[in-house]
Amino acid sequence: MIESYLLEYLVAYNDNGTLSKAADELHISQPSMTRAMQKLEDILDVPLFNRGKNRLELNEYGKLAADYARRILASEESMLQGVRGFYKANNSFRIGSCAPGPSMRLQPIATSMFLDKTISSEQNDEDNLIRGLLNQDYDLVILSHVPDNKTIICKKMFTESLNVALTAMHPAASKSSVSFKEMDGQNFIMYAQVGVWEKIVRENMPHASFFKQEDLYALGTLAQNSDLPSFSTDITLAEIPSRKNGRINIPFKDKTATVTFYAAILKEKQGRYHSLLERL
Amino acid sequence: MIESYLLEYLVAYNDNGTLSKAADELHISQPSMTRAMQKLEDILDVPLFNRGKNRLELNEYGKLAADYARRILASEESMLQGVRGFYKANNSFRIGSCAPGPSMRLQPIATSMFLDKTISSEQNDEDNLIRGLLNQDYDLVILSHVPDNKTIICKKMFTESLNVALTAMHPAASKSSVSFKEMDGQNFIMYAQVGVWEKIVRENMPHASFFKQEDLYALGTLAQNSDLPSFSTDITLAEIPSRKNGRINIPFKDKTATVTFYAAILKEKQGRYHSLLERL
DNA sequence: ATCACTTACGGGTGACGTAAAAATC
DNA sequence: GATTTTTACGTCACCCGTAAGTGAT
Repeated sequence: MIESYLLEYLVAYNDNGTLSKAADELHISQPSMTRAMQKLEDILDVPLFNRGKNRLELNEYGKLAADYARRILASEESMLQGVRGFYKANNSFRIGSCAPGPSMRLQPIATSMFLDKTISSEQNDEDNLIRGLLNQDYDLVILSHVPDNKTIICKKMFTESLNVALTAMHPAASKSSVSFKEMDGQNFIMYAQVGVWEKIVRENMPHASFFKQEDLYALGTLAQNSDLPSFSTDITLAEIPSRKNGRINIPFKDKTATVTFYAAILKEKQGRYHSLLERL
Repeated sequence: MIESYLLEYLVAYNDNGTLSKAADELHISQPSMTRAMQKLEDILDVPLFNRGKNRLELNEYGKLAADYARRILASEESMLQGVRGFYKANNSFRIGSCAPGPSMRLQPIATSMFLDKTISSEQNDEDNLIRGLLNQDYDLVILSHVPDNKTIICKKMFTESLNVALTAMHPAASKSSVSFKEMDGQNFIMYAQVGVWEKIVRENMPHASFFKQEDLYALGTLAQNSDLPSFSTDITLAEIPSRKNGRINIPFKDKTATVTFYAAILKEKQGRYHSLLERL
């Protein structure tokens, strides 16, 4: 029996050329490498190296062994991924979304329908979402368009409409609606993880500046201590009323300020997730 | 990284059904099995078993893991065989022979011609010799016939002739030659490892009995303390004069008492062993 | 002088076996 | 009572890192 760490060390040596460099890569000491290579030769009962006084190189048997080792380690890696992946696929429901709003709506529904599963949700750009869905990294993704792929089926969910969130000080605070055009050129506070919305506001207000905040708490504090306009949507206001931060939320009247979201799953999983799609 | 012994234990458990039986097979204690299986679950971060109070069985993930494990262990085994085999193929010259005489002649020649290699020689029956040659388990085999295979080439070596070895007491001791027919029905002492000769004497003297001795020393002692006839050949007498044991060696006159031996190698190795074949 | 490999030595992790407990058949 | 799994505990193997030595660049 050859323990895996010996194979790992052999491959590292082959990749790095010297024991020292391999030891560095593996975060172990150099003598450990020496010992491991000697042990490997001992187990195989075949000399793997041409040895000079302070020089070491793989001979033909060593190179052959390193090739075998690389393949075996790859098999181990595929075991890890295979078993973990199979487990996750059966015990979690992974949602990927192109915006925060839809996942806020979907997550509680999924939780109530898959009581035995772990529901996870993350944001990603739409290309990665589609790749991830095909790749079985996601069970369901939420997109702002219908992808052109026959192995994917889509269900229209709902629309989400953008507001600008203003303090009473702002000149537009009394309006019942605003347009991108009239808000263009101003400085906005913006949450960093808004998904598709970022592209929409940047395209529609090319002269505006956006101060992106990674941290939601920092965003709230900033919103309460400045008069800079920020954003909200009909969904975020409904789901998290505290997000108002005492501001006045005025809808954009432009058509491009309303996005339609689609839930997409693999066609092969249509049966399994049929009842979920019905509830959207 | 999953160390190989964990995979080995998992496969043993899967094969044996209980931890106790697997532990027996592996010659380890039962608690070691418990720990190893727990560790494996810990590393994979996936439950592999359905656990009852004193009952354990693999779940679907465990079965998948065991399948992976079996394949990985097979890869390791093939690494061991592959590397060792490659080394042996380059550093040894393995002779297989259907009788002891020809290898006595061949071994010193091979030793002198392949000074850098280990010369090994073993006896086997002719079917296994041919299989072993094709299988690269032998570099050269000595047969009593020319095999019908285009990937094998043959060179005629020499003949070996059978004698009966008698004490002066024996009625035939004064003859210059004997026939199988006149010796048939007697009791012979015979060395166990005579290869093709056993079949020859049994076929030609169907009514004789043969007392086979595995140990050469025991054979010699027996020969010196009994009057039972035994065997020798022109080659054994020439190579090991002490084998005479003070007996009178009389050739069989039958044609079937002389065997022609052929050295056979793989055609693809013709170039490498050309000069050796020339010297036979 | 730096780098590369090896040997020597002491330390700590962890795999092991024994023993015992709990539960099932 | 026999079998199976698990936990507890002390032991020991062995893998590791540090230190020191040799030889080459």
